[in-house]
Amino acid sequence: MARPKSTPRTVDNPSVSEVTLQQLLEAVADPVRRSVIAQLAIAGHDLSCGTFDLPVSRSTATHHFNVLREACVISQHYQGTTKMNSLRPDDLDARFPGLLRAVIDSCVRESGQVAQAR
Amino acid sequence: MARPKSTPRTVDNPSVSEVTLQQLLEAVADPVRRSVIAQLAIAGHDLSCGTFDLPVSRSTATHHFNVLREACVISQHYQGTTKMNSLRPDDLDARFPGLLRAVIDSCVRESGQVAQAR
DNA sequence: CCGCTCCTTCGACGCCCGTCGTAGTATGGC
DNA sequence: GCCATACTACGACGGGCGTCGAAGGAGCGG
Repeated sequence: MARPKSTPRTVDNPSVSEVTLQQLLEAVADPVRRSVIAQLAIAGHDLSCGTFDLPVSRSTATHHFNVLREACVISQHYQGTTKMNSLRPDDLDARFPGLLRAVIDSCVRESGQVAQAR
Repeated sequence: MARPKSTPRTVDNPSVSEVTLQQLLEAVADPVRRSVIAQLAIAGHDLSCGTFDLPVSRSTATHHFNVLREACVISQHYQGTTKMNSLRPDDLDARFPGLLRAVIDSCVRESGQVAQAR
Protein backbone atom coordinates (compact mmCIF):
# COMPACT_ATOMS: atom_id res chain seq x y z
CA MET A 1 0.00 0.00 0.00
CA ALA A 2 2.49 2.54 -1.20
CA ARG A 3 4.65 2.95 1.83
CA PRO A 4 5.24 6.56 2.80
CA LYS A 5 9.02 6.28 2.25
CA SER A 6 9.60 6.14 6.03
CA THR A 7 9.43 9.92 6.54
CA PRO A 8 8.20 12.29 3.86
CA ARG A 9 10.35 14.98 5.45
CA THR A 10 7.71 17.40 6.51
CA VAL A 11 8.06 20.48 8.70
CA ASP A 12 5.41 21.70 11.06
CA ASN A 13 5.28 25.44 11.23
CA PRO A 14 3.53 26.40 14.46
CA SER A 15 0.41 28.52 14.51
CA VAL A 16 0.81 32.16 15.42
CA SER A 17 -1.64 31.75 18.27
CA GLU A 18 0.81 29.51 20.08
CA VAL A 19 3.63 32.03 20.13
CA THR A 20 4.34 34.13 23.20
CA LEU A 21 5.85 37.59 23.28
CA GLN A 22 8.69 36.16 25.31
CA GLN A 23 9.42 33.63 22.61
CA LEU A 24 9.41 36.21 19.87
CA LEU A 25 11.65 38.67 21.67
CA GLU A 26 14.12 35.99 22.69
CA ALA A 27 14.21 34.81 19.10
CA VAL A 28 15.15 38.21 17.71
CA ALA A 29 17.53 39.07 20.55
CA ASP A 30 20.27 36.86 19.11
CA PRO A 31 22.60 38.45 16.56
CA VAL A 32 22.97 35.30 14.48
CA ARG A 33 19.23 34.94 14.19
CA ARG A 34 18.89 38.61 13.31
CA SER A 35 21.41 38.02 10.56
CA VAL A 36 19.15 35.32 9.18
CA ILE A 37 16.24 37.75 9.23
CA ALA A 38 18.25 40.45 7.53
CA GLN A 39 19.50 38.14 4.78
CA LEU A 40 15.99 36.92 4.09
CA ALA A 41 14.60 40.44 3.97
CA ILE A 42 17.39 41.67 1.72
CA ALA A 43 17.10 38.74 -0.64
CA GLY A 44 13.37 39.28 -0.99
CA HIS A 45 12.70 35.59 -1.61
CA ASP A 46 13.16 32.20 0.01
CA LEU A 47 16.63 30.95 0.80
CA SER A 48 17.83 27.45 1.53
CA CYS A 49 19.55 26.84 4.87
CA GLY A 50 22.87 26.28 3.18
CA THR A 51 23.00 29.60 1.39
CA PHE A 52 23.11 31.73 4.51
CA ASP A 53 26.34 33.38 5.50
CA LEU A 54 26.59 32.69 9.22
CA PRO A 55 29.55 32.69 11.58
CA VAL A 56 28.55 29.42 13.25
CA SER A 57 28.68 25.71 12.51
CA ARG A 58 25.96 23.90 10.59
CA SER A 59 24.47 22.29 13.67
CA THR A 60 24.27 25.61 15.46
CA ALA A 61 22.62 27.15 12.42
CA THR A 62 20.01 24.41 12.47
CA HIS A 63 19.30 25.28 16.07
CA HIS A 64 18.78 28.94 15.20
CA PHE A 65 16.45 28.08 12.34
CA ASN A 66 14.40 25.98 14.75
CA VAL A 67 14.10 28.85 17.21
CA LEU A 68 13.02 31.24 14.49
CA ARG A 69 10.49 28.79 13.13
CA GLU A 70 8.98 28.08 16.54
CA ALA A 71 8.62 31.80 17.09
CA CYS A 72 6.78 32.07 13.75
CA VAL A 73 9.38 34.48 12.43
CA ILE A 74 10.15 32.21 9.49
CA SER A 75 8.38 29.30 7.89
CA GLN A 76 10.21 26.35 6.43
CA HIS A 77 9.47 23.66 3.89
CA TYR A 78 11.47 20.97 2.22
CA GLN A 79 12.21 21.09 -1.45
CA GLY A 80 13.97 17.88 -2.30
CA THR A 81 16.98 17.59 -0.04
CA THR A 82 17.21 21.27 0.75
CA LYS A 83 15.13 23.20 3.23
CA MET A 84 13.77 26.57 2.24
CA ASN A 85 13.18 29.47 4.59
CA SER A 86 10.90 32.46 4.25
CA LEU A 87 9.89 35.34 6.48
CA ARG A 88 6.30 35.33 7.64
CA PRO A 89 5.73 38.83 8.93
CA ASP A 90 2.07 39.09 8.07
CA ASP A 91 0.74 36.38 10.37
CA LEU A 92 2.56 37.62 13.42
CA ASP A 93 1.37 41.15 12.84
CA ALA A 94 -2.11 40.15 13.92
CA ARG A 95 -0.85 39.06 17.30
CA PHE A 96 1.87 41.67 17.90
CA PRO A 97 0.94 44.63 15.74
CA GLY A 98 3.89 46.29 14.07
CA LEU A 99 6.45 44.45 16.11
CA LEU A 100 8.03 42.05 13.68
CA ARG A 101 7.89 44.64 10.91
CA ALA A 102 9.86 47.06 13.02
CA VAL A 103 12.33 44.37 13.98
CA ILE A 104 12.88 43.35 10.38
CA ASP A 105 13.43 46.95 9.35
CA SER A 106 15.95 47.44 12.12
CA CYS A 107 17.70 44.19 11.24
CA VAL A 108 18.11 45.32 7.65
CA ARG A 109 19.40 48.72 8.68
CA GLU A 110 21.74 47.09 11.13
CA SER A 111 23.23 45.03 8.35
CA GLY A 112 23.83 48.16 6.31
CA GLN A 113 21.83 46.97 3.32
CA VAL A 114 18.54 47.73 1.71
CA ALA A 115 15.74 45.24 1.44
CA GLN A 116 14.48 44.14 -1.96
CA ALA A 117 10.95 45.03 -2.85
CA ARG A 118 8.52 42.18 -2.39
CA MET B 1 33.18 77.20 49.65
CA ALA B 2 29.81 75.59 49.67
CA ARG B 3 30.65 71.96 49.51
CA PRO B 4 28.65 70.02 46.90
CA LYS B 5 27.22 67.71 49.58
CA SER B 6 29.59 64.98 48.43
CA THR B 7 27.34 63.68 45.60
CA PRO B 8 24.36 65.63 44.28
CA ARG B 9 22.82 62.32 43.24
CA THR B 10 22.53 62.77 39.55
CA VAL B 11 21.67 60.21 36.88
CA ASP B 12 23.07 60.23 33.39
CA ASN B 13 20.59 59.05 30.82
CA PRO B 14 22.52 57.97 27.74
CA SER B 15 21.93 59.47 24.35
CA VAL B 16 19.85 57.50 21.90
CA SER B 17 22.68 57.54 19.39
CA GLU B 18 24.76 55.32 21.65
CA VAL B 19 22.22 52.53 21.85
CA THR B 20 22.53 49.43 19.71
CA LEU B 21 19.73 47.24 18.44
CA GLN B 22 21.24 44.39 20.35
CA GLN B 23 21.08 46.37 23.57
CA LEU B 24 17.46 47.33 23.04
CA LEU B 25 16.28 43.85 22.17
CA GLU B 26 18.14 42.27 25.07
CA ALA B 27 16.60 44.85 27.37
CA VAL B 28 13.04 44.03 26.38
CA ALA B 29 13.59 40.29 26.20
CA ASP B 30 13.47 39.92 29.97
CA PRO B 31 10.02 39.42 31.53
CA VAL B 32 10.80 41.45 34.66
CA ARG B 33 11.92 44.39 32.56
CA ARG B 34 8.84 44.07 30.38
CA SER B 35 6.75 44.22 33.52
CA VAL B 36 8.41 47.53 34.36
CA ILE B 37 7.55 48.81 30.91
CA ALA B 38 3.96 47.64 31.20
CA GLN B 39 3.46 49.21 34.61
CA LEU B 40 4.85 52.51 33.40
CA ALA B 41 2.69 52.50 30.31
CA ILE B 42 -0.43 51.58 32.27
CA ALA B 43 0.17 54.20 34.92
CA GLY B 44 0.62 56.89 32.31
CA HIS B 45 3.00 58.89 34.50
CA ASP B 46 6.31 58.55 36.28
CA LEU B 47 6.74 55.96 38.98
CA SER B 48 9.35 55.69 41.70
CA CYS B 49 11.47 52.56 41.80
CA GLY B 50 9.84 51.43 45.02
CA THR B 51 6.30 51.47 43.73
CA PHE B 52 6.78 48.76 41.15
CA ASP B 53 5.38 45.35 41.78
CA LEU B 54 8.21 43.03 40.84
CA PRO B 55 8.91 39.42 41.77
CA VAL B 56 12.59 40.05 42.52
CA SER B 57 14.71 41.57 45.27
CA ARG B 58 15.53 45.27 45.46
CA SER B 59 19.06 44.83 44.24
CA THR B 60 17.92 42.83 41.25
CA ALA B 61 15.33 45.47 40.48
CA THR B 62 18.05 48.11 40.51
CA HIS B 63 19.95 46.05 37.99
CA HIS B 64 16.95 45.87 35.68
CA PHE B 65 16.36 49.61 35.90
CA ASN B 66 19.96 50.17 34.90
CA VAL B 67 19.62 47.96 31.88
CA LEU B 68 16.47 49.72 30.78
CA ARG B 69 18.02 53.13 31.27
CA GLU B 70 21.16 52.24 29.33
CA ALA B 71 18.99 51.02 26.49
CA CYS B 72 17.15 54.35 26.51
CA VAL B 73 13.86 52.62 27.22
CA ILE B 74 13.34 54.64 30.37
CA SER B 75 14.85 57.81 31.77
CA GLN B 76 15.47 58.33 35.45
CA HIS B 77 15.92 61.29 37.77
CA TYR B 78 16.17 61.75 41.48
CA GLN B 79 13.47 63.49 43.41
CA GLY B 80 14.70 63.76 46.94
CA THR B 81 15.53 60.27 48.13
CA THR B 82 13.37 58.49 45.60
CA LYS B 83 14.21 57.82 41.99
CA MET B 84 11.60 58.42 39.37
CA ASN B 85 11.23 56.46 36.13
CA SER B 86 9.53 57.37 32.89
CA LEU B 87 9.24 55.80 29.48
CA ARG B 88 10.97 57.60 26.67
CA PRO B 89 9.53 56.12 23.52
CA ASP B 90 9.82 59.17 21.32
CA ASP B 91 13.60 59.48 21.25
CA LEU B 92 14.21 55.87 20.39
CA ASP B 93 11.68 55.97 17.60
CA ALA B 94 14.05 58.05 15.53
CA ARG B 95 16.66 55.34 15.64
CA PHE B 96 14.46 52.24 15.49
CA PRO B 97 11.22 53.37 13.89
CA GLY B 98 8.14 51.84 15.45
CA LEU B 99 10.04 49.29 17.43
CA LEU B 100 9.71 50.47 21.00
CA ARG B 101 6.13 51.56 20.40
CA ALA B 102 5.23 48.08 19.25
CA VAL B 103 7.05 46.53 22.18
CA ILE B 104 5.28 48.76 24.68
CA ASP B 105 1.92 47.93 23.17
CA SER B 106 2.65 44.23 23.33
CA CYS B 107 3.88 44.54 26.91
CA VAL B 108 0.65 46.19 27.94
CA ARG B 109 -1.45 43.59 26.17
CA GLU B 110 0.64 40.87 27.71
CA SER B 111 -0.14 42.20 31.17
CA GLY B 112 -3.83 42.11 30.41
CA GLN B 113 -4.37 45.78 31.10
CA VAL B 114 -5.05 48.93 29.15
CA ALA B 115 -2.66 51.84 29.06
CA GLN B 116 -3.76 55.21 30.36
CA ALA B 117 -3.97 58.04 27.88
CA ARG B 118 -1.01 60.35 27.98
C1' DC C 1 23.12 64.25 65.58
C1' DC C 2 20.43 60.22 64.86
C1' DG C 3 17.73 57.18 62.69
C1' DC C 4 14.71 55.91 58.95
C1' DT C 5 13.78 55.20 54.14
C1' DC C 6 15.42 54.48 49.42
C1' DC C 7 18.26 52.87 46.51
C1' DT C 8 23.10 51.18 45.12
C1' DT C 9 27.31 48.40 45.04
C1' DC C 10 29.69 44.27 45.53
C1' DG C 11 30.75 39.50 45.39
C1' DA C 12 28.94 34.92 44.84
C1' DC C 13 26.23 31.38 42.79
C1' DG C 14 23.38 28.64 39.59
C1' DC C 15 21.19 27.92 35.44
C1' DC C 16 20.24 28.44 30.76
C1' DC C 17 21.62 29.04 26.04
C1' DG C 18 24.78 29.25 22.34
C1' DT C 19 28.40 26.56 20.67
C1' DC C 20 30.70 22.52 18.76
C1' DG C 21 31.80 17.79 16.78
C1' DT C 22 30.18 13.47 15.74
C1' DA C 23 27.02 10.39 14.11
C1' DG C 24 22.87 9.69 11.69
C1' DT C 25 18.76 10.11 8.16
C1' DA C 26 16.57 11.42 3.92
C1' DT C 27 16.88 12.67 -1.02
C1' DG C 28 18.68 12.70 -5.63
C1' DG C 29 21.93 11.37 -9.31
C1' DC C 30 24.58 8.00 -11.63
C1' DG D 1 22.75 -0.24 -5.46
C1' DC D 2 25.82 3.40 -3.98
C1' DC D 3 27.74 7.60 -3.05
C1' DA D 4 27.35 12.54 -2.46
C1' DT D 5 24.72 16.21 -0.54
C1' DA D 6 21.89 18.63 2.83
C1' DC D 7 20.32 18.96 7.06
C1' DT D 8 19.27 16.97 11.92
C1' DA D 9 19.85 14.86 16.54
C1' DC D 10 22.49 14.23 20.48
C1' DG D 11 25.53 14.93 24.22
C1' DA D 12 28.97 17.96 26.22
C1' DC D 13 31.00 22.18 27.49
C1' DG D 14 31.66 27.14 28.74
C1' DG D 15 30.35 31.74 29.59
C1' DG D 16 27.10 35.12 30.62
C1' DC D 17 23.11 36.85 32.88
C1' DG D 18 19.65 36.96 36.43
C1' DT D 19 19.42 36.24 41.12
C1' DC D 20 20.35 37.05 46.02
C1' DG D 21 22.02 38.96 50.68
C1' DA D 22 24.84 41.97 53.11
C1' DA D 23 26.84 46.33 53.63
C1' DG D 24 26.83 51.14 52.54
C1' DG D 25 25.78 56.16 50.89
C1' DA D 26 22.25 59.92 50.39
C1' DG D 27 18.55 62.63 51.68
C1' DC D 28 14.80 63.91 55.11
C1' DG D 29 12.63 64.48 59.59
C1' DG D 30 13.03 65.01 64.16
